[in-house]
Amino acid sequence: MRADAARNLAAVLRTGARLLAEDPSTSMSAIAGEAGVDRTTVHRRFATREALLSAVFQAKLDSAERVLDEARLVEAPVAVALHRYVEGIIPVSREWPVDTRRMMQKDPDADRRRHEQSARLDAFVQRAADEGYLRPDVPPAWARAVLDQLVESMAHRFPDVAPPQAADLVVDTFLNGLGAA
Amino acid sequence: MRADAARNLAAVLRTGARLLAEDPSTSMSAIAGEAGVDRTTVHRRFATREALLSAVFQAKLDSAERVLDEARLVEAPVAVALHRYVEGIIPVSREWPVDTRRMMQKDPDADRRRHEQSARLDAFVQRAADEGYLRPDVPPAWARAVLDQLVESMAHRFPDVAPPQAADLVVDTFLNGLGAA
DNA sequence: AATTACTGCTACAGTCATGCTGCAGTTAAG
DNA sequence: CTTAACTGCAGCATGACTGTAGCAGTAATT
Repeated sequence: MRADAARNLAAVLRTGARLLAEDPSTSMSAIAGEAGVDRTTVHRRFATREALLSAVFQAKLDSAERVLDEARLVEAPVAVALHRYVEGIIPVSREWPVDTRRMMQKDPDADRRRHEQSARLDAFVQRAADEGYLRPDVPPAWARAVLDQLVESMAHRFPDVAPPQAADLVVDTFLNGLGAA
Repeated sequence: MRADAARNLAAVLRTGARLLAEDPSTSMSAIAGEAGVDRTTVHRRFATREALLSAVFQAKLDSAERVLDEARLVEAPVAVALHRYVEGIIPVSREWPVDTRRMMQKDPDADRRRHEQSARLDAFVQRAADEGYLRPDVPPAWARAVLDQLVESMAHRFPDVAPPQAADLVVDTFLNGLGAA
């Protein structure tokens, strides 16, 4: 692939992720315009709208998978893995803000990958509970949901907090809550 | 208004909220069909699609406002008001699952009301912090975002937990977090 | 029971997004 | 420099959604 074509492709994917996050019904014309290319250029690379969506999803899943690998959720100590995961996943969520849970439903392949990654996190939360890092009286599913939402909130409602500090706050809130002693 | 007309109107609003939450680009035909009425019937009550959206938003805002009033966020003790608010707002969020922050942007009137209600919650969180219920080292804006997200998670990812128990878990997580002592 | 409100159905025009095609011009790469 | 890749532009067909209208039939209200 020629270098300028690769640049355009990346621009379309990133712009698409951004606009589709704001409005999932954004037209391909709007994405193309915002990305600085013609509508037909997008159609050359992605035959259908679905294909474009799939490509955006796969790009996000690729980034997320790298974070999951590097966090060493299975081997590393719970506290270390947790912090590494949060610090890594926040930039991914900011760069690919599309709502995966909602939009991937019609893409079986992406949905399958998403569930695989979700299962890895479920297992990690279970391990954290087993090793005594979580209160035994709260359901793991709730802990998992809270972790997701804390990450999403920090990523999108506080876009200016740098990943390390963001991870500090998320992990601290996750474990200790916000109430005064 | 005739009784059956009122029933249909309510059905359209509730169905609209549900379908629009799943997919914000749901067509009026789909909403009408799911609500059990003809498309033109919906058009008679709501001249444009925007008008239908506005009506759904107002319905949600009405319910939320009632909860805010009854929680007595200004007068009641912080712990009481917090629990009352969470217990009340979860059913509202379940009944009107449309994402307010995202979809009300183009409706100035709804957006204004939403901000007013948001400000009341901001003030309440500030009061909680002032009265020592929250850790002094966390930004109130973060506390506020976490509260919102805990409510949303509980409302939609755990639809089977009854409001009282749901409020218990949300408030407990909010104040104490999920980490073991 | 009579009246009025309300609904379903059919039909039509307008708009917009999608998907495809051909061609001329530009630009990266050898 | 030459070539091949890539792009922008103009155009066209299709389908979906929106919004409006008229009319006959049904059901709530008095």
